[in-house]
Amino acid sequence: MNVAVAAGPGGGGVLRPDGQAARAVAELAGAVRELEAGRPRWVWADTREVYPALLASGVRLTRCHDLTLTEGLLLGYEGRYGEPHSARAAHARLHGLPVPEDHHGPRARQATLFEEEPPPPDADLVAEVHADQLRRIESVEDPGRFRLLVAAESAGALIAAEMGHEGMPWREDVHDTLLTGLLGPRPVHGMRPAKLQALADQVAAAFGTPFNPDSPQQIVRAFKSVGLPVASTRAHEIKKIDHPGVAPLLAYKELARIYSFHGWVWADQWVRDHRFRPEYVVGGVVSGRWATSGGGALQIPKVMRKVVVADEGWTLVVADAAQLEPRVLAAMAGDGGLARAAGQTDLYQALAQPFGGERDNAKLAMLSAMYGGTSGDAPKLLAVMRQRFPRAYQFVEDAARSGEEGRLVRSWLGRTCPPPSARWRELVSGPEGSRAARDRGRFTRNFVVQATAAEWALALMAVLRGLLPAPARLVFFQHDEVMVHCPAELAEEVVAAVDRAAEEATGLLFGPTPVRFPMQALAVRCYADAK
DNA sequence: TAACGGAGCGCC
DNA sequence: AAAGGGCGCTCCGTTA
Repeated sequence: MNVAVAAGPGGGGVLRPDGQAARAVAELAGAVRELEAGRPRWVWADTREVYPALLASGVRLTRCHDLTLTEGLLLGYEGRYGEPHSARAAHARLHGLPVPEDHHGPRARQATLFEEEPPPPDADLVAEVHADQLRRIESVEDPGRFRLLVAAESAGALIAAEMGHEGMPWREDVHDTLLTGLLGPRPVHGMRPAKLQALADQVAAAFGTPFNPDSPQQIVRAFKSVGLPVASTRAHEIKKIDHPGVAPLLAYKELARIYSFHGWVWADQWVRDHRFRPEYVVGGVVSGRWATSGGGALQIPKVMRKVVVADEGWTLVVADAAQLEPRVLAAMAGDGGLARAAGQTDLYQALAQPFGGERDNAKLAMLSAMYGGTSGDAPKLLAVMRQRFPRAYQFVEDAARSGEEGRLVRSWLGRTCPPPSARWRELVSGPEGSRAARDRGRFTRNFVVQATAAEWALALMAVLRGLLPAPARLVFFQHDEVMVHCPAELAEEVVAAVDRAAEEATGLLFGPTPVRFPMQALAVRCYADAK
């Protein structure tokens, strides 16, 4: 059973169950809660516009179909990546009407200040676009997989909203102590923290002239002035230079990053009531990985993990998928030898034997195959891979070839990479053409693996969400890692749920396969204790 | 003054 | 000879 939903102003809305007329309700949350008992699939234009208000009213839903995300997936599949994919845009295309631009991004947001907001989609529009999407899904090469993709992406939208609602535990006091220890007390506006200033002074003294260590250009000039020209100011380059200014400069760069990225100002904006609430963007990365549009949740430095502490009497279950991408490749390529190795807990160790018994060599070979790496020993190791694991090798080679030739590649479930730009087509027939072709080949080579890994992770989360015992909550997700916040006495049950979810996700995507996808799940009081 | 690209580096 | 994929975020310094 599907129920089309449109949220109206003032907490009201319109509901349209399959085969029935739309009906307006004064209090949407209450009406939705009632219907949820029948476990319908909620169909709406955009989860971000409807679900947060429902969550705020205490309503949680099992499943949905997000028209905007689905439209993006379908357009991508149809080779029309990047066209407007809101429900309104989809509706307009259906009727040959002018297609409204998606409004996101700072420029578009500003424009809407002066233009009239488009009216919210109505339930009839929602139902019509949904029907059209279901038709289009039936015409892709493997509708069953694509349906799974749409379900997983939509579940991701629910989860992202729920995680935003719940927030990740974040101890402001521990954060402040950490910052003060590293940087000195919080400075008054416009000043550098004491320890940062002291390092800047040491750098100036070492070079004999003050300069702004935040400026790469000025760093280059400073090294030049002491007779030590540098090609770049990257840490690993600077590290090699023998000069008294190097140590304080590197220390400055490290601390300055913490100060500006995850310092007090950041906390003022993103942390409230002991919770860090970032804004996740489902499918924000072309490969289907999530992105964030604020808070930088996916780039929290490891030193900050000690700030993430479970509430009193609660625990954090932190689980990450081990060696996810090579396992995904093994499952997709149907490479018997690689799949057998991927049946082991340590895939790289299981692979070591053909690579001279060196686990590191096996790892480098796999990474080079998936990333298109060619430096150092990679060519030699790739030759071994080609011989011993021909199907896996051929799988990524085919993806690379498709990219080089300007064709599209797809993930296991059907997420499609963007087509090459007009600029690329120009470049590729010019003098620098081989370089452009190789770059795109590396992109598509990686896409098929990374995008399928993202699908596995999404499926894992969707299954896990359904298995979690109340009041356990997913509170963080980062590519191949999930975090659950739960009462301490539920920890064991949650760890078991993670294992089961990994198994079910594997079955959903790949069916029977010898490849295992082990999750390392640990119950900890503090995130920093998980690694 | 705002916008933008580049540099650099955090995460996977 | 060397050649790694994907992001977000902040700073700088230039340009519009």
